[in-house]
Amino acid sequence: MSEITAGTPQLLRRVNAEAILLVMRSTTAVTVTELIEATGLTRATVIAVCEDLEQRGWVRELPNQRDFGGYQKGRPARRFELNERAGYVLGVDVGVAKTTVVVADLRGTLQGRASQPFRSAEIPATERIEVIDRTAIAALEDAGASPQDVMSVCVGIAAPVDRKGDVLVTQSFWGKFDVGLRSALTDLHGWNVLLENDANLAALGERWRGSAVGIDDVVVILASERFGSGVIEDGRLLRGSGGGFGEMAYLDLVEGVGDPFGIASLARRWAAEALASPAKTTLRPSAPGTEVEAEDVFAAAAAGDAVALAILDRLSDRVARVVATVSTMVNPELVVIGGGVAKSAGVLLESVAERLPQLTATPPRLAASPLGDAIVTVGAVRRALDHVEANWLEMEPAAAS
Amino acid sequence: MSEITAGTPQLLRRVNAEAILLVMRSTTAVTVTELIEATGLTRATVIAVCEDLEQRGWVRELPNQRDFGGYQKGRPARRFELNERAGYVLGVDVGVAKTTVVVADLRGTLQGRASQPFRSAEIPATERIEVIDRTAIAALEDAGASPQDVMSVCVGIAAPVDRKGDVLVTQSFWGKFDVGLRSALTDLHGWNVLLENDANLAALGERWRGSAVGIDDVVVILASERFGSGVIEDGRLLRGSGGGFGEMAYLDLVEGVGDPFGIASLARRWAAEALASPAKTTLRPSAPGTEVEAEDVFAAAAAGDAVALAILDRLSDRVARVVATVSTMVNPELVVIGGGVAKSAGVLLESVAERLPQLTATPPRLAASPLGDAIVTVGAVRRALDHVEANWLEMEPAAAS
DNA sequence: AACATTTTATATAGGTTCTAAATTTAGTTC
DNA sequence: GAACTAAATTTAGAACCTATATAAAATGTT
Repeated sequence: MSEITAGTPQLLRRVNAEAILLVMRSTTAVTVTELIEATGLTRATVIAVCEDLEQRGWVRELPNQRDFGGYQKGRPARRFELNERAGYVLGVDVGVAKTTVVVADLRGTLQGRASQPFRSAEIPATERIEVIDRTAIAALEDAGASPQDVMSVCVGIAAPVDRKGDVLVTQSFWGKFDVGLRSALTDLHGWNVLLENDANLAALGERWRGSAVGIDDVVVILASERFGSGVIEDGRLLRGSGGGFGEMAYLDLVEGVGDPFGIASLARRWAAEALASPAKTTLRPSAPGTEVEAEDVFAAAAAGDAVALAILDRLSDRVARVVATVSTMVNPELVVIGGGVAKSAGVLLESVAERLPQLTATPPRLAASPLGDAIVTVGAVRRALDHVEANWLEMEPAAAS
Repeated sequence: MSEITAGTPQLLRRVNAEAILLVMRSTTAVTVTELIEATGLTRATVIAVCEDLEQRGWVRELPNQRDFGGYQKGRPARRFELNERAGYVLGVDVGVAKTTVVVADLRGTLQGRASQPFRSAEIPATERIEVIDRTAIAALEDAGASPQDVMSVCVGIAAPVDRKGDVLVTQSFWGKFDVGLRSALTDLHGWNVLLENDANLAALGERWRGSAVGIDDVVVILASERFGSGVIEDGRLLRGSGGGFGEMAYLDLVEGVGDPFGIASLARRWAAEALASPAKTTLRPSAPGTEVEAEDVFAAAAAGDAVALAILDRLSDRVARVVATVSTMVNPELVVIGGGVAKSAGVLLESVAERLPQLTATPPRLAASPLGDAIVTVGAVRRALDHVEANWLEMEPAAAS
């Protein structure tokens, strides 16, 4: 059936080392005494583990400085700290038009970033891979890190990805492309590459550094051009058998299967329809020659424009039905709306929240994502860090610079 | 943040004992050599653990019998076996009209059962609890077990239950009743009582002994009088923040919020409507004076009756939309239809399966539950056993009889 | 400057648990 | 009874932990 894990004495050291790394991950310098309190281990054990980890490169000892904030009595404590430069992770966002790569250290602090557009949406896979690779190298240079220092890479794409990292939709162009990307990056640099759905990464990102910190049951909906969601239940990301958990393309509430139908798309379309026939409205594109965007609609609605308010009403209804469907089935504590429109969608969310109690027995709290465009890369970094932290002791830290 | 678990040397023994119990749980008598292969431990260790477990009462050693199937060379092996009578678990199904209690040993083998009707649907909570308690005692007598031998009790009810075992819907009569039941059974017999949603238990049951064995991503829909589902993802039961994961009462596809609307209810209603106006049909109640039931509709449809076929068509459409919605969002490998109608619903399922590809990008396999009315109690037994197995070494085995 | 106080570090002894290798045991086979 | 074989037992050794005693490094006091 499942794996049986038997324990040798070395397992103990492993467990304890991981416990100590876990504490260090979320604090700055800690004294041995603090570690004793946090883990329940003996002083002798803690010191042994710390020195072990120091020798391996994961941890460094600080010189005794007791001159922070008042004096203390007694023998000065030894202080240890996670060596956040023991390795780096890459978070990659592959969009249709461009790709963004960020570099973070083991604390998740951003160390570098780079972004490059694709020449067009239909370039061949090899070129696309090449652009991504160049962007990654540029981001590493920006961070002052070298490719050997990369311990894990997570790539977010707009397609379902199953637990093994394979892409579900084989008929789409993603199928070939992504397998190619994974093996290309592995072959070129020896990197460990994790492929993930973008909405799933958005969920991880929100729970790490967004509006869902500390919340174990949350749904994050990427709502700009199309609706896609990432679901976290009891702190775990859900994927489903083929990576399709949280998809909503075929839901009954959708008109025109497969069409783009997110908030931004709908606002654009409905605004164009409204302006096609003459009407008394202040609604117009923010820049001449462009289309009316969702932000323009929100702004006009806030100013009391009737046409904009009507569009806002339709949007609220649509979004409320999406949120209600997912809330009924998934019963999250919080639903976060993410994607490009999120920053200006405050008015929309209020109106959506009002409608929810009629549409579901379990209305969740609602929030807009504060992460903006970085939502996918932040989640990708978190996912890559998760992988490193799950395999701390199997990995080799980078050579000290 | 989360719990830090540090390891003392005793942890090892614990881990290894659990590994060995896990092997024994799913086999009959095993030799030490087999355990060595299964766990990777040394002979000395395995023997030490087995003797430890034997002394605690979890395991018994068998007399050397090598006369099963041909002879073997060498010194006869010692053989150990899980003591399945080290304790019992209770699986309880509390319905509106009656309650059923089954008793199982630690292997999950049924040892006894009892069922009793409630006097009416609106009896006071205390009477309801009393009936359940009497049924439990009767089931234990049937099994030849005593209340002290019960290691865990799981109770299935038709209401959402959160992870702590609290009931979500406080306004319904369940709220007061269930808290009462838990504490009553604990106070009376010292039992550990786990409350669970019935559809969730159905999911556990199907994955254990139904049509979802070995499948890690499955949705089980209880579909008779109303739709409710239990969702298992990557082998874990999902609950959501308030226990409402898998609810579908408010989904758009429902007419008449809160009304009963499962397959049985709909078939009954639509058949009555069809018979109200004169029509050429063979459809009639199987017993005089009763209503036309879903089984009658299925039977008439199989015989080619046009009215029945029309009802079947409407039912298929309804069920297909329910299955499609859940499949789009949850992407299971398999969807199981359970509840009273399941056994006769073969025709229905075929017709539903045909419609799915148009309604979702990720159509799952479909199956009917083979568990019949036992679906909830089977799941309840599984849930209770899970609890025992998760806490094996903290519990005291029952005194040998 | 000597000494107490406080906190931490180190050393030593003791216990649990595992592995590994040598030895013994309990059967079958001839 | 001797040879054979697979398993059990014994013995030595190692990793890891705890607990306790002792030493060290600072501050403060007399």
